[in-house]
Order: sequence, then structure tokens, then C-alpha cells
Amino acid sequence: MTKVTIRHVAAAAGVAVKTVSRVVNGEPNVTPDMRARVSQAVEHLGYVPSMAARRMGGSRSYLLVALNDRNNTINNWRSGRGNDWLDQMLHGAMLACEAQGYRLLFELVDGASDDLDRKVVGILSALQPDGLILTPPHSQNESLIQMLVRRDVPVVRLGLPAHGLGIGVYMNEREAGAAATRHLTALGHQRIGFIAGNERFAASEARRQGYVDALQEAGITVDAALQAPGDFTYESGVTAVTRLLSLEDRPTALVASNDEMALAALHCAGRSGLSVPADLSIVSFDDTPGARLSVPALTCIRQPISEMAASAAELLIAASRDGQHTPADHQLPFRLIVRESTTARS
Amino acid sequence: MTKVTIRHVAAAAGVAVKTVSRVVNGEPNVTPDMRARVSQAVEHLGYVPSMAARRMGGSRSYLLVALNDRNNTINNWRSGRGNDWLDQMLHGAMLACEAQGYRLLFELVDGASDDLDRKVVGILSALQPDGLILTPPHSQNESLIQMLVRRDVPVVRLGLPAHGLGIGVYMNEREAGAAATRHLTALGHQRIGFIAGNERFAASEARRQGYVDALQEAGITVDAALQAPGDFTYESGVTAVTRLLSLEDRPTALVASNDEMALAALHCAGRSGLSVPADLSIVSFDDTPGARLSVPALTCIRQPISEMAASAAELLIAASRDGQHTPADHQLPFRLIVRESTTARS
DNA sequence: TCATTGTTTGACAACGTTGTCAATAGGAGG
DNA sequence: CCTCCTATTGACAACGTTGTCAAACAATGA
Repeated sequence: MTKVTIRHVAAAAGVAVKTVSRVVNGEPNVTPDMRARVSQAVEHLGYVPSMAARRMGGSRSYLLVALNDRNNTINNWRSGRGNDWLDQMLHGAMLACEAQGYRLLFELVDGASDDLDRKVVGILSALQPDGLILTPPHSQNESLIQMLVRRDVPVVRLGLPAHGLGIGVYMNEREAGAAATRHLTALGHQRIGFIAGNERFAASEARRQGYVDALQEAGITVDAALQAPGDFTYESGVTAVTRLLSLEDRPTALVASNDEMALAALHCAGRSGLSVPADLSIVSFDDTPGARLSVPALTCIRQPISEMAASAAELLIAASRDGQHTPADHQLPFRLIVRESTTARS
Repeated sequence: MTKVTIRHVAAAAGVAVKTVSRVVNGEPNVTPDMRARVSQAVEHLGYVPSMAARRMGGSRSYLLVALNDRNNTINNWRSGRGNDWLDQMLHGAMLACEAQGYRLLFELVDGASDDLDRKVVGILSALQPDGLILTPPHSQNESLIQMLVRRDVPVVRLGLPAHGLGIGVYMNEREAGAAATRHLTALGHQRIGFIAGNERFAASEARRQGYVDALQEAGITVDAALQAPGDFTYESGVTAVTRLLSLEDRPTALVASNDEMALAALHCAGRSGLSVPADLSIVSFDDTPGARLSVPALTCIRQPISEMAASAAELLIAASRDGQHTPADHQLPFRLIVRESTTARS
């Protein structure tokens, strides 16, 4: 009924506490007999080691921390964007952690704050995690990451290559931008508009470059007037689309840097009497629920967020176990999901 | 540069470690001079107490755990529902925790699993949290909660009254169902359909009862044929709506138990040549991003999820601080948000 | 002045685990 | 049979904090 500690197990099995520790942690040099005997006692008493004590006694904390940008999440939530990131991170990374007896703790910190480093150090001191997962835009903060690497904290940077500083887990945003655009050129579109994402995120510019790449590949002149700025919000999408659709030679297709702005495009098109995809094809990024449930459902690029998060967790656990600290890059594949919002140019 | 412990602070300030502890924890019986001197040393060295050590030495862990249903989140995510719960919980509860120096850890456990109790006990042993937040459907699991109360773990049940077992933080689902329906009767609707939610959630039945209440208040005969089953998924919404719209005397308005099913209704209506809200008014529950961004935007009931989560965290922290264990109920107000999907009966 | 009370500070054990190192047992090789 | 090596087990300190209790000191009242 009351708390059961390693000592209780040791007493029950008639062995030393250290032996129980060995069995519980799967350490070598334990006879099968002994292992069985201790395991049985563990099972019988329902013993589960205390994370806190483990952290105190040993060198590992069995804890990973995911650092999210507070403004990013809150603002996007307020602005109406279902935050798929959080959801998918949770599932991807948490399942990976669970499989190895680790826990994942989310922390929200303001990336714009000037005492960011101080706050992160505070988190490190308080939690002493075995690794840190940085989500955009934190993953782009070189000075923050330098600080972490100096302190020997294993770090995964989600969403972009690490270039030797920490571990990068990402998809090829530029190639994705190109793939989205190629899908449209292949359908015969020549006038293709682009709605950019928030410049705070490196992916935004990469996607735009991919868009340019694909146009050039297809021998289409790149027209600056067809590129409108945006910041991932619905409102910015409305502004951008309004501008693009009012061009004399208006685009027959659009690449939107996220679903929310694509939905804005969808609605604006409708109001302008244009039907999607007959008069205007739309490709977007993210594959959030809203994109799947809209009418027509959006053709889009799916980010492997949950897979990236899972990889991140696994890499950190491996890194902390081996005491390694090798920088590395892991690129995961994205997917173009063709739905109803794109069709051949009429 | 390296780890700074309470001992370093004590040495720097020239006092005993216990005194530093007192200052850091804001305990009484410390002279202002002493407090200032120690505070300065803390500030200067950037000392932050280790959670693990606090848990070991003291009686509090400064940790709350939020128990979410794995199937709920995963399935809903797969089925396309943006999981607003997670997002809002995170913001609501986490900010509340942060303000008091607490941390919040999310755990996903399968509510249907038969060794649920075992797993939860495992979480308790490993983490030794100061309190537990249960989200639906866990918050309905009486036997689980009895077990927790027996073990003296402060528990908040999110989404429904506690009835003396633990602390309940919720909104009045029945009244919300009635409010949604009343909005329609006030607009002159007489034939009002209802799409139920997953029976696994107590809120589903409560909302249906509220719907019935409002009809009776308005003197409208309750017609069982107008009530269709659903399970919160888009597909179930399609099935339900198809059935309701094929009735001879088809409804002029619909109450959907969540946004996703309401979106299904929206699309089915469009396909049947009905325009919303002119031919069919729709009210839904949840106020997820998808509902705000749809065309027309959905009139819906907003659950104060983030506020409920914040209350939950505050109540647990207070409970663990005072060592109290008083059962209590806290009802928070919901809101009917009128948008474009409802209008007077033509 | 002295006893009494309360306030401030400190010494030290305890929490539950793992790391280190020593002790013991069992086998291989001569 | 003895020595040496390895595999197995155990004893014990250490981790960083708080709870407990005692000591020192100041203030109060007779």
C-alpha cells in the first residue's frame, strides 16, 4: 500500500540493493537465477524506481525536455491555427521515450525574451534533463545552441540541419517547396503565385527558394509580383491572396506556405467568384486537420513532424546513454498529398 | 560554469545551507538583512534548486501530472480532429504551474487498458507528483479515482462534477446543450436535429439532455427520429447528417456535439444543395480553429478548457501545499459564440 | 537581575538510487 | 593441487535538498 523502495525489493528477494538495481536496469553480470528471483520480487511488490532518486544517485535523469516557443504556440492558437506541432510532437516523441523508460517534459519559453539563455539554464539546473529538443524557432538560435553544446547537453534541433552544432532532424524544405511547385507546373500551370511564411522561421525562405527552383527548372520566368509576403496567419493570407488575385494577369495556381493561409486563399477565391480547383489550384504545407476537412480538401505537403520528434527522442536517448556528443544530421522524407484543390490548367 | 548547488550559495553568503533553503522557499523567520544577502548570492551564482533533490529531501515534488487518454488523442488526431484539448491544457495549466514554480508533465495512458491502475501506480511511484489532473474519459473512471484518493493523491477531474470524490472542474454540459438549442428555438426553428457524441464521454449524454430540455421548454415535441448517434468523427457526422436530411420532414436546424461533425454537416448540406444558414442552421461544440475558419464560420459553444486547466493546476498546488484533501466542485462558464452558421427560420 | 519566551540560525540525518570498489566464488591452466 | 582470472555479489559513500531539533541570541516581564 505504502511506498515500495528498492530496499523492500532487496529484502523480499534476500539480496543486496545493488543487485536489484542491476536487474532493474538490465546490467550484465547477473545469473539467470538471480535475475528471475529479483524480477519476481519486483513484479510482486510492484516496484518502480523513483526518477528523482535515480537522478540523485546516478548520472542519468531519464528525462528529456522539449523547448517550445511560447509566442509561437499561443499566437498561432489565438490566430486560429490548430497547433499540429504540439500534438504530433507529443505522440511522436512521447511514445519513443516511453519505449525506453524515459519521460518527456514540455517547456514553453519566449524566444524573443532577452534573458532566454538565463531561463534555459534555469530549466537545465532544475530538471537536469538528459537531452533537449528544440523546436523552431529555437532550433535556429545559434547562440543558444552554442551555450548548450558548451555545457555538454545533448541537443536536437528540429526542423533544420545542424551544420555541426548539435543534431539536426529535419525535412528538406527547399525540395518540398520545389515539389509543391513542380506538381503545379506538371499540371500545366505557368502563372503560379507564392504566399510566403513568417520570416522568423528559416523554413519560410527555404520553401520560397524551392518554388523559384521549380519555376526555373520548368523554364518559367520568375515574377516578383507573384510572390506575396505572409506570416502564417489567416489574415496575412487574405492580404496576400487579395493582392495576387487583383493582378492583371492573375495566377492560375498558388503555393501557400501553410494550411491556414491556403484556407484564406480558398475563401477569397470563392468570394471573387473563382472556383477551386477549376479556376485556381492551391497547394499548401502542413497537412493539418483543417486542410483535410476543408472543401475542397487541400493538396499539400506533409511534414513528418511526429516522425521527426520520435527520431529526436531516440537520438538523444542514445547520445546520453553512450555519452557521445557527435554532431549529426538526419533528413526525413516529406510527402506530397494530392487531394482536390489542384487540377490541370484549363 | 559547472553545476551550482545550495552549498555553493551558502559558502558564498557565509551562511548555513538551511538558511539558503529558507530564503529560496520564502520561509518565515529570516531577517531582512540575511534575506538580502542570500538573495544576492543566489542571483549572482544563478542558483536554481534541483527538482530531484527537492523531491528527495522534502515532502513536495513541485510536479503535477496530466493524464490523457492515449486513444482519445491519437484516434482523434488520425481522424482529423485538431486536438484543441492538448493545446489549451498546455497553455492553461502550464502557465498556472510556472507562476508557482511547478512543472507539468503530460502522460498518455490507454483508458481501455485493463491494467490501467497498475500503469497509473507506476507513474505515481516513478514521478511522485504533488497532484494529478485527469482529462475525459479518465475523469469519469470512478474506480481509478477511488484508488488515487485512497493513496492520498490530490486529484482534479476535468470535465465533470466530482460528487465528493476528488475535485471537479467543469462546465455545465447540459445547460450548454440547452443554450445551443435555445439559440435555435429563439430563431424560430421547430424541427431541430441533434447529432450525439461518443457515448464513452459523459458530456455527450449531458448535451443531449440539454437539447431535450430546451425543446420541452419551447413546447416542441421531442422526436427521436431527429436524434442521430455519432462518435465525434467526421465520418460519423456524415452518416448522421445523411440520415437526418433524408427525413421526410427534414430539420431546418442542427445541433452537432462537436465541430468536426458540424463540418461534416456543412459539407453534406452543400452537396444536397442546401445552403447554410439559409436552408439549414448549424450550432456546434468546441470552438476549434477549424470551426472559426470554415465558411460560413460556425456558431458554437466554447468550452473554457484553458481556464479549467489553469484552475485545476492552481487547486492542486494549493491542495498539496496545505496538505488538504477536501473534495470540491468548481463550475466554469461556457460561452455561446454566434457566427454565421445560424439564422432565423425562413 | 533572572527566568521566560520567542526569534533567528545552524548541525545533521534522511530521502532512494547508482557508482565505486572490495570480497567472494567458480573455472581454467599449469 | 595451486594460482590466476573472471564472473558475480555486496558494502558503502555520494548526490542536493528539506525536516527536525538544538543552540544562540534578543526581548519581555517579574
